[in-house]
Amino acid sequence: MIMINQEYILKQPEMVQKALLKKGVEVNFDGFIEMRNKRVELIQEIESIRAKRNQLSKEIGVYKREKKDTGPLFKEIESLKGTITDQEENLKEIEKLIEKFLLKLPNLPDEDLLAGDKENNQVIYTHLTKPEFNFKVKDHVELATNLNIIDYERAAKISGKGTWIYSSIGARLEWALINFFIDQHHKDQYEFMLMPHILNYQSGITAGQFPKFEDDVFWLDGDEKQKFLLPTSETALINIHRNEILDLKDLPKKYFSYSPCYRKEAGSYRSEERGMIRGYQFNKVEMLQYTLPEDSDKAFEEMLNKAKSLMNQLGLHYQVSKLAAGDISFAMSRTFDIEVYLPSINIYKEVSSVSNSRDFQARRGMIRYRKADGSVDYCHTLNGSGLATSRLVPAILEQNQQADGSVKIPEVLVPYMGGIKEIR
RNA sequence: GGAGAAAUACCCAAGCCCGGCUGAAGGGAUCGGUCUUGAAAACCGACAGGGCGUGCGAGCGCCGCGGGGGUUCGAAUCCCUCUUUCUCCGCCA
Repeated sequence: MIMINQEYILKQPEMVQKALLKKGVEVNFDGFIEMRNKRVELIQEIESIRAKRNQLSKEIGVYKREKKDTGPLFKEIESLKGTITDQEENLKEIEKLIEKFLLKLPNLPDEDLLAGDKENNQVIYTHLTKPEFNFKVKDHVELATNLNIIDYERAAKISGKGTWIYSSIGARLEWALINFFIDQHHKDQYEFMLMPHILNYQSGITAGQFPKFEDDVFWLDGDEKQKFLLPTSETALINIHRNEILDLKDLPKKYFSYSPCYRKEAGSYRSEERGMIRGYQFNKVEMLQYTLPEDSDKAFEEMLNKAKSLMNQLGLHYQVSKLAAGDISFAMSRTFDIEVYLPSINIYKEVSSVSNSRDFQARRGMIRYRKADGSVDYCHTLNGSGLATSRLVPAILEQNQQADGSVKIPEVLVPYMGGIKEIR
């Protein structure tokens, strides 16, 4: 299990260092290179001894069959025993260290990205203009509470902070969004997958969540980190083809899934994250593709356009941001966010992240494909929310609110709402 | 949750009791060929992958019979452990 291509580090360490610096990560490869060299040294020593031992063992077999004296052979083999076990221990130790180091290195950002964090994100597209209101706008918490469609208080009683109940029409609205998205993805020939919500540790490694973000998920099984609740269905979808070699003709694989997303999101509440903006559990429909390396840029555009199309159909004002290298998550090379406008706070909030991990996750999960010439190579993997429904409800409530506190349902959702056009 | 059984290559499946000539029989699928006007059938041939090390290279070496560990000069074969699957029982939407 490896992560960023070790070849890069060995052959162009400065390039890798520079790229990681754009993500704000400073690394020194001296120790790594030293370990790599030591590793090769040990392998060569161990393998030559093993070759000798294998050969002698084979001869013992032959001697026994021919009833010859095996004494001298045993004497010779005896001398090999001690050193080999010691060196095997050392090799195992060093390989563990190498892996530990590599697993903590984030993916390299694409070259065209700006360095730096959030402040360097660029808005590259805007859909519609800020909605104007000739009355004082209410925030989604007030709207939803007055309309009796979201119940925060009872959720706190039943579960705790950071949760809510979609009640009645609210549940219907949330579900309408999910169903609308599902139908749209079907139309585009994506395969619908309902994944387990309880995942094992390796799944988190492949996705790139672990080891770095182990504390951001909910663990089951008490103290030992064995099983966790998925923080997004990407984590499950990316593992479907772990340790597999896919047929060329099967690529690209296009999946989508719906799942609740469970996140610890350690940190304090800010006023802009009130209500359903950030909770321990939210709903999301997720798209995920496995592609040929040469096709991943095309797939990225496709998924971004799909996410935009969903937003367009909902008629919401939003923008698309090209994220700066430092704002991109650990496992990704490139991410564009779709951010929906929330009038109450005059802020754009992410409802979709479309990302290309290139071969980063594929390397962690040994997700490969067989080329026409019979050789194997790593796939590229991409994911994108399509979309995060729990953040769309606030946006719909706020952007579509009317003077009397009622809310218009986006037209495309009306059929999914049993004909309801307005919540009042 | 309890009791048993199993995991071998793309698929099926032998080998495991009795460790060494098993880098793993046999069949199917697949690919190439012969035959045929073409196809099918029949026949012939190929078909153990993947990782790692080394070499310009042909190649050579190491590890691979679910994962990990152990015993042994030597393990698919013996021991331990984990995972998964199946059967039966219990519980249950």
